[in-house]
Amino acid sequence: MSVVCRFAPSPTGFLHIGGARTALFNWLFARHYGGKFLLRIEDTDRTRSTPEAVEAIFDGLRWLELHWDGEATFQFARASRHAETARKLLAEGKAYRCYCTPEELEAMRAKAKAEGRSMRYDGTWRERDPGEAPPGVQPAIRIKAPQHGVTVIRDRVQGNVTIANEQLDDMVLLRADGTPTYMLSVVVDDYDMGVTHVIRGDDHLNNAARQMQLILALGWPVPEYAHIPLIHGPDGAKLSKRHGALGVDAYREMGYLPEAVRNYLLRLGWAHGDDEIISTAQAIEWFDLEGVGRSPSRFDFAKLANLNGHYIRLTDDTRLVDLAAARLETALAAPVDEDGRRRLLKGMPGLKQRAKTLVELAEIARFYVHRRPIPLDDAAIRQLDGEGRDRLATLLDMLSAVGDWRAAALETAVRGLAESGGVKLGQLAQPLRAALTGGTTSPPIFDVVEVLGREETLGRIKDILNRR
RNA sequence: GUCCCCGUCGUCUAGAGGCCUAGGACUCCGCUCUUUCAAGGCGGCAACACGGGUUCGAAUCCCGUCGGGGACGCCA
Repeated sequence: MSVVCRFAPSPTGFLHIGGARTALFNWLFARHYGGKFLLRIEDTDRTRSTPEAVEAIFDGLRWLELHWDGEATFQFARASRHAETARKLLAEGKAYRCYCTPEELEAMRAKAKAEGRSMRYDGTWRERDPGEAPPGVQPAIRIKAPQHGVTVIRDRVQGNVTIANEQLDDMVLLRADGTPTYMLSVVVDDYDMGVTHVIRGDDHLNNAARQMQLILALGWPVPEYAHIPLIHGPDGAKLSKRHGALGVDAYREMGYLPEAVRNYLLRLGWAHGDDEIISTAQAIEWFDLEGVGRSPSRFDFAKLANLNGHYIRLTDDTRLVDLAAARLETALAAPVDEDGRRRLLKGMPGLKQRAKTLVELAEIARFYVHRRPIPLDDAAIRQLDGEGRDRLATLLDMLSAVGDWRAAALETAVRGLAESGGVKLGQLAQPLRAALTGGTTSPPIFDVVEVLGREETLGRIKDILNRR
């Protein structure tokens, strides 16, 4: 059987990290089985849906490289098809018109709460003669759901979940204004799109039972369900704006690589033995619903950062240069010129193993592209007081005479100078580092000297010596 | 409140009755490498929620308790 999955977000905000994981699992599952991964925008709530949110979802998915097959489906555009389905059920006697007013429903809800029951529509109009309908009231259409027995959800992650039909009421299919509800739309769209596997957050587990009743009433095949646990915040509660339920764009902003985010999200709630670093190709090969756990997991930035550092180290230097340069141009409010890019590329091997995010990468790479004179931080200034400055002067003389401007030769020369002067290498290296990078930490200093080149190196040293 | 789900180191997890003196990863702490900071290598701290069963034997099965989460809309 061929597999058809779908990711169906509602465009009421950004694509948050939980949604991203749901999309990832669907995508992985579809790719693993050589099936389709469809995207459906559930925009039936006209007051809350925005075009910006739709774009944010597209952008987020594209950034994560979770490409969907075909064109995205917009649910609202299919409203007439949904309504038609509801009327079909009405004609078959599997649904009925309900003339209750919002006030009556509110009273029903209050009563149920007072009696300690869960709120369920009491079926007032289920058997009542439509002739008794109050004049001028537009009816909603409700499904005539089974009142006894149980509905069993066969779930690939949760196992068999049994819900007593008494727990479920006659849900509204079509609102009084003729618009379809979510329950109806989802069922009809999944059927029309040929969805075989519904993989979504387990906050929909209860809905699955209701949707099954609808599907059964329609005589359609029930898809395979897989309700995956939600991602929680550090406090254990459902991820919300309160604790940084950020859009995936925020993760991009913070300097995470899409492959790192994918790897991290994959390991949240899914495992393949002790494997931690899993390439996307490997993930496609290994992924299946059996490996999905049933308990909710908490989001941990430290582990994401660790993974991100790993992927940065694996990333091709030229791609890293592009990424870092873009951030530097913003930070320095100036374009990174040819010289700057050349230095970034040459220095990247030393840079990339020192950064956990692209933000850090840009920060530590900054000195390579900053124009003279470069800014000094406090620790660097301390290195360049008195003694340090004197040593720098000695270094300038010696370096001016070096012919072979390569790290190894440079190091030999400086080591020789240290030895003859009776000082430790660090006593020369640190002032030099301060002068060249403006700070006290950097990639190996002789690599820095080589990358900067003779002219720039000597220039930066002179800048320090000439400070008043 | 009602219904549903969950409960292994701080976090993510391995574990499908003996292989568990419970493994890996992140974090943290040492040591090592070293011109700085990293990365790397080595080592350490740290968990089966609790109580009953079942069994020769339970982290694994059953029941209960406690704890956590989710769902209860003419929202999606």
